[in-house]
Amino acid sequence: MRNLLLDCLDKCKTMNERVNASLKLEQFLPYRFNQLAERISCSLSTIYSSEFGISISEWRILAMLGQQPTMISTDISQRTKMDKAKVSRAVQRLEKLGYLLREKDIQDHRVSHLSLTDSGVELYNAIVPKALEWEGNFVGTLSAQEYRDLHNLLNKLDQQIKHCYQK
Amino acid sequence: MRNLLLDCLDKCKTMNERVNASLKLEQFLPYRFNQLAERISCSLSTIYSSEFGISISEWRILAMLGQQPTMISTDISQRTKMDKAKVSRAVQRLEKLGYLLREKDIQDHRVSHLSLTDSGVELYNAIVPKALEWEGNFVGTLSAQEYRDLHNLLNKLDQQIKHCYQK
DNA sequence: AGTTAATAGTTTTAAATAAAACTAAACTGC
DNA sequence: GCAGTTTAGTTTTATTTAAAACTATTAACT
Repeated sequence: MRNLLLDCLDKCKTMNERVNASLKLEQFLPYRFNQLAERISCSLSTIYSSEFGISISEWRILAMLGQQPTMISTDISQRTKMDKAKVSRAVQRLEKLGYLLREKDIQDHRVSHLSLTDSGVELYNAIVPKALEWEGNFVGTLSAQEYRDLHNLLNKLDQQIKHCYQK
Repeated sequence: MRNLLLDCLDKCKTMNERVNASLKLEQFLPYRFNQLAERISCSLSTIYSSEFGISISEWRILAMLGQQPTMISTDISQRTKMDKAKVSRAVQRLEKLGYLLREKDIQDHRVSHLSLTDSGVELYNAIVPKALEWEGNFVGTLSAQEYRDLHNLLNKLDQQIKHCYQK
């Protein structure tokens, strides 16, 4: 045990001599955002999946069609930033489960207009309050000011990330 | 065209009658965090991968061993929240690439002590400034106060998510 | 009109991730 | 000291996800 410790301390010494730049992963923003987002997704998705049997992708499409009653796949793909293959599969599943209706456009036979069925709306109405409740609980400890700050910061960072990256 | 529009408006009307709860996906925090984190990861990972040929998992291990010169897989797994299989694979790859050294513990033959090789330290020293530069650019538009607010908010939300979820 | 290019959406293929089973070593408690 | 557990780490299997190829249809150009 003695040897191991000394060995480690020794290594630290030589290490610190060698390392010149320094970065604490736990304070590195990309890491922090990634960790937090992953935990949020994981926590929330248990509601979608275990309680309602749908995935996050499927929920997003549901949420989109809950806001805007008719959309085509391409629009959903752009708005939700999911690639078209993912949207295609999620739409197929929602249709199979009877939550979604697909109607071919009369003029342009490539596109289909998507909308929720009655049972789709029902599902949406069942999930939304749970989702909002989760969110409320999540931000529960923030003051009104902090909550506003948070959204403002996210707006700024969204803006900024666009300069670094577009897809 | 006329028909389609009328049809859509009609659908909206019946829709709004049916939908009672309301949620804007773009303002929903879980969605916002997910989107932002994904874009951050994607933007930054181009540095790791295209410039240095390593993945995000591999970078995390590198970053850990850059801070703390000797660790075992289990500790890395806990600190980075990656599961042990993922750590195992990333460690194997880093070793193969010559960035990492694995030494069996003399007392306990199950564990290996991991550390960076010289070329691992070199790689770390090459990546860190780029990563910090990226982060600096990312938060560039924030004031010092906003930057502090951001970290404080993330601290609070980290705290809060622990109540909703643990893994 | 006819060839080429573009678009919507699906399917196939390949790569990454997560889950579960597994190996080997080390404790635990008679 | 040896059956039963736990722990560290790897490997196998199954699921997801991302990338690329593909089909069908429409638009664009000459």
